[in-house]
Amino acid sequence: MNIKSLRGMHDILPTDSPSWQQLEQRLRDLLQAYGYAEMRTPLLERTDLFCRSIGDATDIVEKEMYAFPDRHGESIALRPENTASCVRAALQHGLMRSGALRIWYMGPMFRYERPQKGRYRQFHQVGAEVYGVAGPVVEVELMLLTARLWRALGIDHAVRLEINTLGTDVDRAAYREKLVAYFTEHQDQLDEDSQRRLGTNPLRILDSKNPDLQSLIEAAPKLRDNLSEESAEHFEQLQQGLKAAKVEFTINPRLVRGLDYYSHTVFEWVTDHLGAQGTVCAGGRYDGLVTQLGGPETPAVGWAMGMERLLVLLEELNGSVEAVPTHAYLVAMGGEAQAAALALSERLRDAVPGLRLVSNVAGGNAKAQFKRADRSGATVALVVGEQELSDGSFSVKPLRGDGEQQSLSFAQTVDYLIELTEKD
RNA sequence: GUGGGCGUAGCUCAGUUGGUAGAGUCCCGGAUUGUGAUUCCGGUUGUCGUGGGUUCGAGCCCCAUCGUCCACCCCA
Repeated sequence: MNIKSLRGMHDILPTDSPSWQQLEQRLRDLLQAYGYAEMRTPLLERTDLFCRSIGDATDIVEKEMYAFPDRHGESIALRPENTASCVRAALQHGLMRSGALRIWYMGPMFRYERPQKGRYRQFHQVGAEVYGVAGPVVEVELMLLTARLWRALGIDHAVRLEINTLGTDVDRAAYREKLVAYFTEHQDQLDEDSQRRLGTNPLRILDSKNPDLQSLIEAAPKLRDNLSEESAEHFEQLQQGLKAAKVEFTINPRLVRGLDYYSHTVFEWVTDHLGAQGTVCAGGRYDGLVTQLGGPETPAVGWAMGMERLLVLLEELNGSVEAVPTHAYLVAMGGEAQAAALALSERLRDAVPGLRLVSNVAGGNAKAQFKRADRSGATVALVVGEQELSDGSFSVKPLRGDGEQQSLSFAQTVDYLIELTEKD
């Protein structure tokens, strides 16, 4: 085998897909239940879309984007996230002209990073966004939705909600200046990473994991003390809303999101089960993004979830998901029966809605065919041979548990299979 | 981009101070010509990640490289 998949890009194999499909189905059902509609945008966009939205100076744009010139020399990029594309699409098609817009998306994203567990170069995110609604109520709704998801998945005991506020752009700019002044004054105590952040994203210094910096960070000016009245009020109302909705949360003053477009509320659902990749879901308000992309003043808020991280967590806590079992496997003995097998299978599928029936197509003797029937996970084997063909019957053999093989007419077999499929 | 662990059969892994590669599982066939999962018998598993070096001789030692995992960075 010479050709292998690219670094950090993984195949989702048949044995993996049941977990994915189950998670995807639950997400679709849940988002639909809250009135969110699916948006599917192209994987490729103009590179400029991401530079203008995520921020030129962020690592995502600077070092992690799959960007390259197309055949006409225009710079295009594989999407590193989906929020910018959704805003672009909503603007392009005039979707923001009709009040509140609730949308969700799900699909692959691409970032050229060093792979780790729960972090891949092609990875999958699901996200929800609401455009046109200011105020904290819709933020509470988005968090309630995710809280319901954790319960539906049975992992609510393993994740916790952290919230913070970044204030308005003006608040943040003023605070940023104070912070830069403070850390510049103590520059000699900063490590190399934080020295660099001082120029690029000083708020991130607050999030540093370096233990030597903790006391310095502890004593730094707090954003909470630098909020405008409006921002403080917004954050207060959010907390009241969460309490009223009985959503548990903690305030994490160090929680600052890496993307430039956030303002006011930011939040993360974190877990202790994924090592360094502890953030399973993260989001916040980004009221400035729509205008930044050339649209009218429009409030916006949303979250994104890493599907691979969620699946690792689910696997660890709940075990793996088994494939949906096949109901029946058709065993065809002899050339004549083999020739008739597909037509018989079609008649059964016509007569039994929802029937999962696997036909033996690879020939083989009885031993081999029954072995395949067993491996397929089928509940019963339907046997067709010379005898059955001549009188239009099936020999029906249960493969799980007790039960004798019996000879049934076509109509009886249909009834038998209907009963079997209705047990799902 | 930085630092570290690990790469042997499809999968899980063993392989002694350097002497030319094994087990379990899986798959295929038979015992049982129309009956699986159990049992017994037989059979195929391979660029020892890749390339170079040292050596009479390298899965084992050295160098490089790729992949993977962990941490940093960043983020979902």
